[in-house]
Amino acid sequence: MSKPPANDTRMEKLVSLCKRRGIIYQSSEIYGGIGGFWDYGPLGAELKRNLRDTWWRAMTRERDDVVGLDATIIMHPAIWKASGHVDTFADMMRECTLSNKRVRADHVEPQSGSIMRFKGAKASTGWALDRELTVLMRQGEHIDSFRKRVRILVSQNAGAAAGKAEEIELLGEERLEVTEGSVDFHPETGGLLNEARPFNLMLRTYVGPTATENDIAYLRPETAQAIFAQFKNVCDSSRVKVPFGIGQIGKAFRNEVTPKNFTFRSREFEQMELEFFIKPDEAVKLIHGKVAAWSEGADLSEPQPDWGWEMWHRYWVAQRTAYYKSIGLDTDVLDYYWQSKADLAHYARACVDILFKFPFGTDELEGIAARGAFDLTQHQTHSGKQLEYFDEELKAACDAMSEEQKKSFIEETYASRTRPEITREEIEAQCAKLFKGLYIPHVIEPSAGLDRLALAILASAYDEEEVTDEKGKSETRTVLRFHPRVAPVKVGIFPLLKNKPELVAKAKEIVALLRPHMSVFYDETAAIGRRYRRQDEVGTPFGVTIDFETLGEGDGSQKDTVTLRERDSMEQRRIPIAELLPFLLGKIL
RNA sequence: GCGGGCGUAACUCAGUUGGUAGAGUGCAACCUUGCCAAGGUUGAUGUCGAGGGUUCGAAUCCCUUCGCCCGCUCCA
Repeated sequence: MSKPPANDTRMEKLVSLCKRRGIIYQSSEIYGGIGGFWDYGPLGAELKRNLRDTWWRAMTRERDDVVGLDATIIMHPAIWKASGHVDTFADMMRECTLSNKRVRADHVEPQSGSIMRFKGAKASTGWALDRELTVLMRQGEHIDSFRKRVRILVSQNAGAAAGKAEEIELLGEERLEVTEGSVDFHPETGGLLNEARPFNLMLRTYVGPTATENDIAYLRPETAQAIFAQFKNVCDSSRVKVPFGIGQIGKAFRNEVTPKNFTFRSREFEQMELEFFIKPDEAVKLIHGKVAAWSEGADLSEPQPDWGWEMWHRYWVAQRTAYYKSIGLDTDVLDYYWQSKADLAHYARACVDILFKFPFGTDELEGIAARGAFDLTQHQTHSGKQLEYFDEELKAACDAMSEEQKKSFIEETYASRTRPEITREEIEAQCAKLFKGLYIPHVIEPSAGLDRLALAILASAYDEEEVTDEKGKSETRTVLRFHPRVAPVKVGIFPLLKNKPELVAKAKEIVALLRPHMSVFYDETAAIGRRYRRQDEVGTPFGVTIDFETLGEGDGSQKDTVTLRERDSMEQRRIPIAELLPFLLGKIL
């Protein structure tokens, strides 16, 4: 009976609903808006807060091995040098005028060939390009295959409007000159490159009043680095023991080239990140003699002392999946993408993306990476501060080992090294540290986007249902089927009629009863049916109606009971006022 | 960043060759002993995305710009 709208209109309807009902607005709308920034309205703010709370509760409060952190958005710029963000994004980039592909200005190989120019292009579809194209025909390239290549590039860039590549006509071909060793053309496409300009996805600002080069600071592009930067302080001040985690929720900023898909890719967004620090596999091996190997069907319910990074990584994937289920996102709307070895950044051992089936496509909600010791090592090197962790358990285990055993451990470690370039000396130094109980913890990083989660919750909750009344008239009911735990408003309270003071007074009594425990919405306007539907549209899971029986009219048997109406089934039943609070708390906690 | 489409009330959208700004829904008020967008009466709401130009006159034509959507590109 439920018939969700087709995906292509679903997103538009959701965006309309979000604006109409005060869930999400465009930022700065009265000034024409600003691309890539979105505001949460009254109901959206509640929804987001609920989601934030579920994460914080599941990841920190309900665990004894994770603590929280709330760090600043602007940090010492050296942090971003250590993390690699400054170097990666401060490059001078040049863009190909033919394909719009971007290359690093200092990475263009010199090329030779003939410089060709076209006055423009047109297609049988009516599409036309009224812009000069300058392209390098490489030495030895046949003129016809060159033309074909240009047509394909033009068609790719034009998108659907230009139709098929073979139907594109290149206009006013001209051969200009022969060049040798030119660095002005894109190495793959041969298109002319525009002028080099800096390209950095980090948003910049200045700290201090002078605003000079020396005062440049960045708005953090991820929250994770603050956790690494404060790792030592947390260790020194909160009696944590590896394995343990530090969780943080906060804003991050990226100067995205193309913000799109509503709030999915925004320039300002909120992340919920956990850095979970574990013993390196070598330390686990020294303590327990072995590292538990992961296999299909392994028991991931309770962390075990002999887990290495792989078990921990799988464990967190399972934990996060359970979390999503607890707020109403089950496996039917989720998907997983395990990055292949080739996709992985050089420091990462494994990374899995948890994806959600958005109306615009299946896309990332959370990444869970096994990052090794990369980040802390970087910060140790750049800051010059020791970030090694002293593990008493490891020290005790090593102290009990004979010199022979230690020697053979070094041999084993060297033989099983993952990167061949590591020297025996490096391995020996590493092992010497381990024997003293010292190591840099490895990291499992579940990193989720709060705004993406809010969007996923909205998208999965959105439903349209055909309902037929007694007169046989059918109508569409729009309903957000939020899990009660995350719903912005938990219960609507309605006096059946507003012109009867006794009903209104009783309804307000119930509001006062419930309000300390949950968000309630009182509504006395319009017909009762309309009030129910209004609440359906914003996902309020329960409605309570106060009528004359509540006041003891009729035979008095229903005194102090109310009608409880359930959003999804639209079913109604009588419930004593005294049972209302326990019932609702049971649903929303 | 490039190409295409779009921008009119809170939402969805109409608006003819340039001639006083429209509908539906929603919203607000009142009536109703009654429970699934019920019925009735009444009412409010527009920088026609913004700026400039052409014109006696612009939502409509032209230029610029901002925003949204799609494709390409990018995505630590």
